[in-house]
Amino acid sequence: MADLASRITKPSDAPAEDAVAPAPAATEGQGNGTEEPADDGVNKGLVETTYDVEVKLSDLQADQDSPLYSGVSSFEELGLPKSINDGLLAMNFKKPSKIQERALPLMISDPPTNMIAQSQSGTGKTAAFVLTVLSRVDLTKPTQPQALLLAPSRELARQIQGVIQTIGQFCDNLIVEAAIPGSISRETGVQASVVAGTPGTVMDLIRRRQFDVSQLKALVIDEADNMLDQQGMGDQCVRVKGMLPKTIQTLLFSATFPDKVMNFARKYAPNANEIKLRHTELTVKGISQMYMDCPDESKKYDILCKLYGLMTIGSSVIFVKTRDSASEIQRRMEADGHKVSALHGAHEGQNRDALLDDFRSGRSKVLITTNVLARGIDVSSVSMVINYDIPMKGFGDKEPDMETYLHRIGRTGRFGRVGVSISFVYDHKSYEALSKIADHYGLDLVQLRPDDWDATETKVQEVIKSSRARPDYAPNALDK
DNA sequence: AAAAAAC
Repeated sequence: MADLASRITKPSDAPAEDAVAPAPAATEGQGNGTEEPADDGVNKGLVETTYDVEVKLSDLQADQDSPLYSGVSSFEELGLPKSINDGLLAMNFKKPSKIQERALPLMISDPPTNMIAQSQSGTGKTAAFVLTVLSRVDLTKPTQPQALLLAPSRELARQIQGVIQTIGQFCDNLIVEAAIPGSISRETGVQASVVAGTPGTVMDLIRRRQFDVSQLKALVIDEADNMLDQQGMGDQCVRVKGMLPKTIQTLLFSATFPDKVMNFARKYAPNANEIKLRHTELTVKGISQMYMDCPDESKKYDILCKLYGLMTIGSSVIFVKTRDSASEIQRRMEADGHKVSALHGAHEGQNRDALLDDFRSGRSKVLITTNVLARGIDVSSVSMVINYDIPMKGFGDKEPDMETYLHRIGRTGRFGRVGVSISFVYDHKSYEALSKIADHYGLDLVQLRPDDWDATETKVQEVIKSSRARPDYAPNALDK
């Protein structure tokens, strides 16, 4: 077994309590019950992250003396309509997150300016673009489409639709529709001012003239690096944009923007303001990242079952490579007496909706899935993410998929909560892939050993049992 | 050799 990269800590190199993630930075002194994070390398309670924000202004808004540049410290300063502020209060959003402080003034100001924004998972990107969209909509034309939001999966499009409806719940006559397969009436077409959808369906609706795009003022691409990069969807996003008004305000959001995609993003959203975080700040500090050293592939399943008790303390997402293995693991686990569900693209849309709704509400607590849920899905109760298969990119499984790793583990640790990720490694290839990921992000991963179950339980429980929401950010209003 | 996304 060759070069296990130095970033992965071997038991001989370090004590069992080795660092999980960089020690969290000091809090801003809210004094409202926020626990001081423990200093033993394991995240407990809440984690306050210090952000290193880089802002590059568009030529159109290049006045650095402008208050737009320095950001706001409260939602009130944005001067949004009362109905929107009431929606924020109802969601328990009391104070803007970092990305919201800096991006919102730039996005809602006139003339509308494009934006490319990169911010960690669970830091409030969705609310940032939702507020912008709501600020642009003329509610006196409730069925005239004015804003379009695109996402890479059915689930994410529905989730965004839900957030818009929740924040906009006091906006009279606000109609939001999801443009996903089966959701728009063939008779009437789109009858909403705000549309959240997936690229294929949106394009289809426009071609059938069931979606009047002539009055669209804002286009949001969520998970933009994924949307613009991939052959299929990148193509579709370009074609959709080609059918929209030329002056549309384009907002691109993601937790990751690899360089080559960033170059394309700048063409897609020209003259954009750019906000991004430094490379080393990319991983979410509240997530204790671990790896399970499995003796061989066949043992992975048994180890997974052993983890079931820990998985159900909160909620857990298990990521596997293929639809078939997701279903197969579900079948076996159920036969072994565990309650789990499996969600992937082979299932009917309605079935997928029901499965995710059950998971959100806590009716189901363990969800086995593919990369379909790697990005964007926000379920606040998720305290554990398992990479049953390490994410790889390309056909030959040659390279680890850095971005997907980050997005997957970002399903936990949302809004300042803590969470655990456990990546399964079992052979040279999987070791090496995870090592590269650890190197790339500068991670210190904690090793878990199947033959020392007590230590595993202790390490995982310590984190999960202390997970709870920050008081000043929104707990997810979509979760029941 | 995969996932996703349209009819």
